[in-house]
Amino acid sequence: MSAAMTKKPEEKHYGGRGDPVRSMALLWRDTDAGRAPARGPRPGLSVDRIVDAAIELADADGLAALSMRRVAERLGVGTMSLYTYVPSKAELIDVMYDTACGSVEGDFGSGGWRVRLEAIARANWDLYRRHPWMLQVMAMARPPLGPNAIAGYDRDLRAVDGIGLTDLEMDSVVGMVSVYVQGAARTAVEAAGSERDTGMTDAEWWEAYGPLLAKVFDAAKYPVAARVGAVAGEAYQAAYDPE
Amino acid sequence: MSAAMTKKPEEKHYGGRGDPVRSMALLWRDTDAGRAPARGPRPGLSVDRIVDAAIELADADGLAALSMRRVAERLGVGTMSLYTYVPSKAELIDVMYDTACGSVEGDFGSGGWRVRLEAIARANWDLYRRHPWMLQVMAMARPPLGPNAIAGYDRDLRAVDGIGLTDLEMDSVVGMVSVYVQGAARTAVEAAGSERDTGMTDAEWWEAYGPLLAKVFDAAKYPVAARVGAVAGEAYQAAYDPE
DNA sequence: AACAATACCGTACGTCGTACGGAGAATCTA
DNA sequence: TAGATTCTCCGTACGACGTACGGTATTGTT
Repeated sequence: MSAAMTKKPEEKHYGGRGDPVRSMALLWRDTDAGRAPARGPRPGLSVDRIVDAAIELADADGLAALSMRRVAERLGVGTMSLYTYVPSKAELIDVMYDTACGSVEGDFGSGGWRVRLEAIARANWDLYRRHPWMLQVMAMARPPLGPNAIAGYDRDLRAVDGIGLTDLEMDSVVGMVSVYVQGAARTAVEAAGSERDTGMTDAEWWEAYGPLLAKVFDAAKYPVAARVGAVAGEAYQAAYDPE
Repeated sequence: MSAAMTKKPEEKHYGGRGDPVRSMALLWRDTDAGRAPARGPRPGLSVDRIVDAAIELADADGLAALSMRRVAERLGVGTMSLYTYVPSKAELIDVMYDTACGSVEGDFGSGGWRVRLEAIARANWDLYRRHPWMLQVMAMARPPLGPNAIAGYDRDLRAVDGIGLTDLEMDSVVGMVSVYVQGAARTAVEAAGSERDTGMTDAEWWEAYGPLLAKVFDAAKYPVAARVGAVAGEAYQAAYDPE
């Protein structure tokens, strides 16, 4: 009861989005600091180094395992030193997201209509495979409008530019592809995650729980589910393919 | 270093999925307990009461704000009492998920092909609106196969049964709709969440950040994004509609 | 009356994000 | 050169979290 809580309760998101104002400042490296050329000791750290370390950690162990302490440890600094560069974990995650967006390379401007869309889809797919934790960050509405996210948006739009779509339609179609790929990526990433966590392949899993399920599951009550589920389960031994 | 860690490190999911075996047991209320009619004191709690309380909390404040302590408090019991009925928070969430699935009612068997699919979509949409936290629970691959989830799967399948699709196609089309609706719901839920958190409508938000963005954003560098973004931003003052 | 099984839960441990304030380094001013 | 100023770095501490452990109270069986 000293002197915090000056702001609002500020219900925290599970997905971990930061305060828009502070995130924007960080994303565009708008740490004014323009004046006062530099008085104190030289910084030994930087936002980029922190973000890179955090991304490595999240890539390897998932967002759940990302903690300020672990990031600091990896950088060989005290935990609280991070807060000199980053206002909080939530904003750090926003910057991580934008930075990861920047790792997409190439252009999708050539080829036919269909080919371009597929190129977009595949690029996003690869992005999510490389950084599965991005799927945990809720970033569809009011995305963190960092430089890389905008560059990506522009890249995607250019791919469908000059096809004869209105601006609004262009936005829609890019959004559609994005949503769809995200769904597919989510399934795949979850499957991979389950496999890592349980140490069982999908096939082994269904094999193990088929009997257990049969014990409690009244096939007569849900004939359609039983029939289709069996067929689908059998068919999905094969790897999942986007599209 | 006493005597835990007998299992494996068991990397925890952000989305909070539980141990399949224990989740299954809970979902089907397979707490054998069949023998030993009842020796101790009468249970004053039940899995259902716990799950209901947890769902209410998650509905109101989101998954991030769901804690065992708060659930217990709401039920007027000690925190650790919950663990008599539920092995851990992760499994509790699995059961919450299945229970929420059970709140969908109605059948989609009438009307044309198109109408049925839309009914499915709209039902899922409503479900996510009522329980936004479900989007946080990763449940696409290896879903928690509880009674309600299976019933829902069966209901959806029946809606597309007898249209002339193979079993595999039926599974695919149901999955497609599901993924798509989830994407749409995610966007809408995030938007609503942002609005609640920041106290700004989407329109206000764009209005506030347009200038700030203009300061750092070089429109010349991304002409397409600038143009389309402006148009799309303007158009989206209207409410979002699924489909 | 003695015993066994069960529900309840207080305490404690290790984790987390981060507020606070102090130590020391680099630069600017006098 | 001396002092003031403005930084970086970070040790400590607080209140949350999930949950392991073991104790106590309550019920049934014998």
